[in-house]
Amino acid sequence: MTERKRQVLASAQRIFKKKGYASTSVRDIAKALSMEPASLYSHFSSKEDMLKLTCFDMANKFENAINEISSLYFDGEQQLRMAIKQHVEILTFNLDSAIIFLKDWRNLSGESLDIFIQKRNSYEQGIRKIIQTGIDEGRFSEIDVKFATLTILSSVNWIVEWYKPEGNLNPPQIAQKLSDFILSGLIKTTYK
Amino acid sequence: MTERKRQVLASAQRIFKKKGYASTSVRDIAKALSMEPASLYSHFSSKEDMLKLTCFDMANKFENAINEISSLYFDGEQQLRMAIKQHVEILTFNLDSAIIFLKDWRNLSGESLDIFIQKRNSYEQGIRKIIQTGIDEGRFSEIDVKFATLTILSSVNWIVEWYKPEGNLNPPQIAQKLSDFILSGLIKTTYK
DNA sequence: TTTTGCCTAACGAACGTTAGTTTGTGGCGA
DNA sequence: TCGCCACAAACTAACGTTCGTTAGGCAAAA
Repeated sequence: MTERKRQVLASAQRIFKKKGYASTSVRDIAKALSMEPASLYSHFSSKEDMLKLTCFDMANKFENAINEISSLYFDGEQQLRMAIKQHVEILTFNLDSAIIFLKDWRNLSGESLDIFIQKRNSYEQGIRKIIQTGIDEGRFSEIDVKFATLTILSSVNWIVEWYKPEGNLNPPQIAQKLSDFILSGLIKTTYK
Repeated sequence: MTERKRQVLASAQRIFKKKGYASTSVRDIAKALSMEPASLYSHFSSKEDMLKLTCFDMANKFENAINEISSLYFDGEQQLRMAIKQHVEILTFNLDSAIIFLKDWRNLSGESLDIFIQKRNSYEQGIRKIIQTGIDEGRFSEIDVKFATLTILSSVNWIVEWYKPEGNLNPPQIAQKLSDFILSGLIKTTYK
């Protein structure tokens, strides 16, 4: 990917983020770059190509993160804390892409859509496994693993709706707060 | 609103839910009803009119719910449990509309968009007030109220992504689980 | 007879995309 | 150093399609 292509893609992503993929026209994208619509096709084969690159780039980042965590840590609680930390970092460091990844993936078509869903499921499976580890270790209470996974992912993913880089919480702080909040709902206390 | 209009709207909502508002054409909607596209305009003044009705109908449901809760209960914990319960119920009983309400409101334009955002903020403010009540009563720990509100709303709203009416959790059970999960992160235990 | 609900036909605008061409730039042999 | 080429990146022009919407009419119900 050439530097220019990266620039163009970044500009497109900024607009997708603001208006949504489906409501963004190639003319919108071109205008923001002071280009002609046709010129975009020197870099991309289609509008969907931009979406595809964005979604799969993000999916790969998440995939790598969870694979690394499973291989580096063994303790369920530590794994979950790290997973949340990484997840928050990926979202906040790639905010435009993250929003597209979370909201516009439905606009993928055909095979791309299938593969994407598969990757998403596989990541979810990774989180589930971590929680199961915590339960097996006797650290987490015996909750519904699927339910917990979805609740956790939801609270984490939602940060893209309100996170502002110039805000008063930086990504590690967000990860810390979220981890504390989530883990207090999972950890078995001997007092209960 | 006539019965027929309600039918047509429900059909439109089912398609908006599946493909997203922006990616749905009036021809898609008409086809699902075995009508001609133009016939839709006997009931609605525009495509956006359907979106507007959907979003504001949901917004009003939430508004009514939170107003009722604030007037009926005084205890913060009870208020929060009721708010979550009502919220889950509104989402699950109006699943098509709920998804549109949560994901497609950006496609509103002009004044409608402004009013909608205002209503959303007002609801969020209501939840914040409940949490503040819990803190003032000494029941909730002294967390970041704004942060907690967003985290709570996110976990609750995300259920539209996975809830299936035929699934093995019914809405009250979901509300119960979510409340337990969330409150365990909020409640001050004397043991901590 | 008025109203409701749908129809046919068509409008102009916006859509994603293609074909073919021009422009600028960096490398390389003469 | 000059002239030539290769290439990337942009252009102009336009294609066919789909979009939301309107005008006007027709049939059945009230």
